Amino acid sequence: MMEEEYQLDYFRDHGLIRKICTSCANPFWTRDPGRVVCGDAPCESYTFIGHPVFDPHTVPEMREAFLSFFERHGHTRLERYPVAARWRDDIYLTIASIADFQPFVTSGLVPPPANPLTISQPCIRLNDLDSVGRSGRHLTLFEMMAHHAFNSQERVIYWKDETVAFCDEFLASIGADLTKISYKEHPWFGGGNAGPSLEVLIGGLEVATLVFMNLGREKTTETPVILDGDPYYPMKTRIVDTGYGLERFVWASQGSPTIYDAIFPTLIDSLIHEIHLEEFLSTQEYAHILALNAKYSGLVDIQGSSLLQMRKRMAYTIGVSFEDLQKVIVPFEKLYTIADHTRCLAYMLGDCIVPSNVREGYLARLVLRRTLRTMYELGIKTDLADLIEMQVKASGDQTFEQSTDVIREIVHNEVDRYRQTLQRGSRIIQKLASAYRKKNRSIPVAELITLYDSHGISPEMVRDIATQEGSEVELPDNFYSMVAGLHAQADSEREIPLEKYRDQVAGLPPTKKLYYEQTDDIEFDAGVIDFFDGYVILDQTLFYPEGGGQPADTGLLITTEGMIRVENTFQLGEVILHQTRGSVLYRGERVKGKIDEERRRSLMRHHTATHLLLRAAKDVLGTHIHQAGAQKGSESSRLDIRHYKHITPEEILRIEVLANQMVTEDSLISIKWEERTKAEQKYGFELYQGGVPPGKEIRVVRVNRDVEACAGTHCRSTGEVGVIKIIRIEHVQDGIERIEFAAGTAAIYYLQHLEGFLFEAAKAVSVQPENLPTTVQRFFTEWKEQRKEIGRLQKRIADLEIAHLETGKVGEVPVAVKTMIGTPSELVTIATGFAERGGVAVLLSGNERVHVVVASGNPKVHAVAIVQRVCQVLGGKGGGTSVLAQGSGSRIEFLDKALEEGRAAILGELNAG
RNA sequence: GGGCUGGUAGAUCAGCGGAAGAUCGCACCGUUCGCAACGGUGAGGCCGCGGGUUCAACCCCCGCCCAGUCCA
Repeated sequence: MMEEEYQLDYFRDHGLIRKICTSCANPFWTRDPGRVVCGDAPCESYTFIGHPVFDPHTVPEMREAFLSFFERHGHTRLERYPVAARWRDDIYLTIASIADFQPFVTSGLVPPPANPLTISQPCIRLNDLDSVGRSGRHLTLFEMMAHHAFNSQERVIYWKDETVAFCDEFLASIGADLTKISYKEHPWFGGGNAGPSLEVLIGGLEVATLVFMNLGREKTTETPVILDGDPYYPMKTRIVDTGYGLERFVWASQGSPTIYDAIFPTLIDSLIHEIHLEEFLSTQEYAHILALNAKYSGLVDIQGSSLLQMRKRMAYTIGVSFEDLQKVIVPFEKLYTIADHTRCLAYMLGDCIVPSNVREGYLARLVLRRTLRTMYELGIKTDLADLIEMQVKASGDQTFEQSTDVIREIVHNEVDRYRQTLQRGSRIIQKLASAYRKKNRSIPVAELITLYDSHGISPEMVRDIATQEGSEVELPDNFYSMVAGLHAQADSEREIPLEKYRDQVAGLPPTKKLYYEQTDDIEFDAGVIDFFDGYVILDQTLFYPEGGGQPADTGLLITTEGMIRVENTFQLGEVILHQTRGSVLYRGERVKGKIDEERRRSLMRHHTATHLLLRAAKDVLGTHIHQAGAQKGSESSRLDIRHYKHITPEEILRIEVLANQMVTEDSLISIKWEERTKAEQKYGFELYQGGVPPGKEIRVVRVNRDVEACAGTHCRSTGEVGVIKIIRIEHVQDGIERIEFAAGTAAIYYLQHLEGFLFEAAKAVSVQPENLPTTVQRFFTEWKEQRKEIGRLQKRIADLEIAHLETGKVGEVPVAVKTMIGTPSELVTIATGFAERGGVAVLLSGNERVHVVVASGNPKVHAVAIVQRVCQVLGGKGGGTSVLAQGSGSRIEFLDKALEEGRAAILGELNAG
């Protein structure tokens, strides 16, 4: 980045001078001629601790000070966006204030909601998770106070000088001494954009970053700037992207040891009490350690692996033993972690994220479980839901959509579930440990990987428990990368079948989409624009292409020659392709199109019904209900929703009734194109249920109380949907429930189908359908009882049979070789009973196949040997154990010969020994 | 979205091709003034569901359902 970028008139006019940091060699601007270092970590330690650089502010006071300052200076104040980035499909969580305006506002496609604007945006970043609580400054959730100006070629709002002027003025307004501020030059790039940037430093702390985004990766005719090997081109929109860390401002205004002490005073106080850490605070020695640790913690960058080294260096720096430092610091770090994580969770859950094992839900669960682990380690018994509720209250519950009751329920669910996982885990480990102890081996790494990957048990936990059990564990340093290796298999790239035609259609005029204007029509006239490989492109069409979970229309194209079947319809760019088979069309030819009416009407009913069901589910289950996917069909459709527990049968009934009530209200469905930003401000991000559509304008579909951005075809009024019948609820994956349903005539067909089963089943047991449940119940119970009775009878028959089963004796050994009537299992019972009295039995039975059972009560006689010889005669096979063997053969005509063979075999065995 | 692990008695789990087992819990009997403990006896299983292979499947193969878990 070029040096001239930072040569601002403002700096010159206000007496700021450019210097080079003697520590890191980076350039910075300051009013203080004596300053030699840039003021950033690690060049300078925290000097504001104990010596605040701003007038004292609480979090709400500071936020208000900032927002109202910029409001006074011509900015429009915006409400914060949710921490779940629902308007984007490339990130799960809002990571910066500028993320609110990506990608459409920043690209210049959509005008910003206000210009210039100011906002205080809560952001969640989980990449520094290990540093949270330890560094004294890292947070999982922080509020980025910002003012943004979007400069277009037509309209320039302001640029660098004004931005720096605002910064100075704002800092002065909260009591900063401007001579203590330094502006460090810091070229910025990330997320495909770049530009010059200034870091604002005071008291050794970076409190804000002023980014002047003017470069992008999108290729233009202008000369690119090369950054980190990549070319960046000047952008049409130049954006002032500032970020003032709210929590850091509050911290610097209070000069407390850590950022956590500044922003969570109440929560930390109560936790300190709970685990009796006051003694550390009241002892002068410990208080001293804490203060020094805080001061120097800014200097060190924490990486998980080098933590130990860092801590040793820190102990050396502040002149205490490593052990003493650990003893004091560790509990506080954990405390801070809990304070931070619970606020992060308050925002995640408050903004309707549902914990699960996928997407942002997974991140919520990750943070929640981390919090629980830390609480267990510290011995904190307080209900996590209480802590989170405190954070919700502290942040102001009106900022959250989710009700506190639901948040509490979700947390309790998660706590329960985690406890169960841990219990299950320790049982598995104990079993494993004792198994390996018996083998006198240590638990191999392969087992650890399985435990972690499949059961969520950390290797540390395995080591702890296994050690208690007296077993050894091999735990390699690169354990987690070994696990990662397991998942490293690259997912095969999915081929998009139409991609090869993209260039071919690029030059064609966009197809006019009649299906949006003439929603009720089924016939249209059109001219053929192009034809290739069976794909027809028309100047206009009623055929709806596959999209938004709605399948494509099928139908006919009628020419002067005849009729052509349209089997599928796709959209490629702005052109719609009709897939046909077995005919040829010519450019310029006129055709008449006719879509399959019944199919289309059914799809429309199902699509509108999807919106109604989503609304109904939201009413019944809570505001967090959000569509996770949908597939419409003409016979039945599916709606996947995010929810934190299984939907109960009662809830299903209520949702169904509610949806059908909205049908009977027969309200008109309104569809109109609205400007994206305006629609977002008007309806909120609940608009985006089926993904985020591209473009400046979005198609807003209002069905009863449901408002969504949707590209599908819909009925004219809810009444046209007809009856909505939920067919089943499926649990697709953790946190996602699938509602399968039918609408209109399809629902009637389904009910008739269902009734068919009922009548058939009732007929089979000869009862009225309403008696079916009790009858089936009775039959099942009776069946079980009779099965037991049969067992008892078999045993009695066996006893009777055994009494006169003997067909002879070989020496002292009673022998029974005979045919009898009975199932193989009966034969087994009888033969075994005979063998228990020291005898040897060979029993045969059967009509089409001969079953052979041999039981031996004599150690000389091996049952398998006998059964094999007998079965061979019968043309079959068999096997078993030395005392009981079974087999069969198909050659009934050799029955007598088989009996003969059995006798001979026994004789042979007994005489041999 | 991609993996992995598991589903056997009320609970926790063995078994893993040749008649369904253990421990705890439960019921009853004994011991006891009574309880606990102990001894004895017993009840309790569509071995998740549906196909297939086999003389024979809880066990092997395929599909499905359910639960858990890791990664993106």
